[in-house]
Amino acid sequence: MNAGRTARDRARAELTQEIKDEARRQLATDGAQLSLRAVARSLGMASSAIYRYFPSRDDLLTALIIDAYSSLGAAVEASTGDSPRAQWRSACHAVRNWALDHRHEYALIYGSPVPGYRAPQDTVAPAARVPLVFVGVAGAAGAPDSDVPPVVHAQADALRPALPNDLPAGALARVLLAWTQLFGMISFELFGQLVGSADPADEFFAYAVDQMADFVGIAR
Amino acid sequence: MNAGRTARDRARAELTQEIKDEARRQLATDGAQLSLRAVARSLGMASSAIYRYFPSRDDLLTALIIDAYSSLGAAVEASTGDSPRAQWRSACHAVRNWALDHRHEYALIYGSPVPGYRAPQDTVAPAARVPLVFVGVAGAAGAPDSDVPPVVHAQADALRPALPNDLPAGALARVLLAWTQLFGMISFELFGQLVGSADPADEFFAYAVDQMADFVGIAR
DNA sequence: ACAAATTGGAGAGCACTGCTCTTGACGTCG
DNA sequence: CGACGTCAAGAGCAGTGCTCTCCAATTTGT
Repeated sequence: MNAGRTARDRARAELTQEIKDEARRQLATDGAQLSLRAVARSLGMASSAIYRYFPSRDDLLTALIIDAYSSLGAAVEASTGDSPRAQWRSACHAVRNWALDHRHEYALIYGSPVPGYRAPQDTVAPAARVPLVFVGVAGAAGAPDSDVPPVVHAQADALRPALPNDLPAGALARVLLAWTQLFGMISFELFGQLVGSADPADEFFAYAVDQMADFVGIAR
Repeated sequence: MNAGRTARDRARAELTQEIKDEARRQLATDGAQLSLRAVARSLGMASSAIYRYFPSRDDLLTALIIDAYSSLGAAVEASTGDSPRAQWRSACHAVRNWALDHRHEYALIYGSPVPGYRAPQDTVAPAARVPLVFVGVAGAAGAPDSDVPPVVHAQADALRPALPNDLPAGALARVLLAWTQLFGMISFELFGQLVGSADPADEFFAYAVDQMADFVGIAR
């Protein structure tokens, strides 16, 4: 990878990375609004120079989004457990911990799409990594089938070619449900919707994870 | 209410409303970024005049947020059904339909907090209306208790004084879970996270609503 | 009814934003 | 070595939130 041939290429790659790093840093401190000029200022360069590396602010955002998906995906894929049930728990907590450690990046990928919103195709593959882990765990656990409406069944069938296993439609639907549930809970916690109810949420989260494991049918 | 004594008072109330209406309109068309100047321009007044009515952009946003919570709360409270199960379904679909009809307002209240994020106390009461409806339905359905970890049990007990009934801790925890689930699914649908999987989501949503009703223990 | 006090609106201005264009310097390659 | 491609910088445009001052209108107190 470091065989970027010319010195110019290497410098370019490095600066691109530095811009992203600084942008991430500002995202973490100053919140959601990311200013190209502030990034440039902090890097000691003219604001116009940034545009040599990212054609627009949205492109920088998109790059950060893809990186965030990858980072989260890697964290979840790295989670392990002795049993399928333990794997399930581990993966769920990996998502939450990553979210708590990268609040603003989480908001970036799972929050409301801030700008004019366009989901470039480059984001869907990295975005799919996390749910695929859950599909994998459910498959390894032998999650059972269950009744689903015909339309949902058809959607599950259409989805199957992209999956790492042959999860039955009923199980797949429940995994997808659990995934939206997981996301909903983490978002509520991060965005402050459940202050005053289940707050702190650690225990409630663990409880919910177990409930979802039961719901999907991952043996205890 | 229209006894705003002086003509000035009435004019002020009207203009305040007009500003919010125009802001909502721009929110619906131009997306998330709301420009005070654009609102003023569209209303034919100087941008500085807006500040007589809302001290800052964030205050306008907050007003819109409160209105959105109220609008959603009213819509859900107005939903009806013959049986508890039908009420449950009706309430869930009321949330989704409102969200689909007011995408940007939904993003405003349930999306990532865009600015420096401050949740003024005025927002929590209207925000609680929707989950309270679900608690009410679960109570009317006689949702059964279930095992929950001690910490969660304690949180449920602490929450009970604010509730319209004496839902047991196990049922309350499951209702809260279903609420985060509902929110997660609607957000995924609106924010485009499940394009390519369960899309269109109508059937999947109905399926999920039923699953959650079973989970909470609302008789079929 | 008249003067005093309060209020709403307009305009200029500050500091900031994303983005474009031009200019000049540097590195790379034929 | 010369030509080309690349990069950084600066100025500038249009837009933003917000503040301040000034003036007209309305409400209020006497």
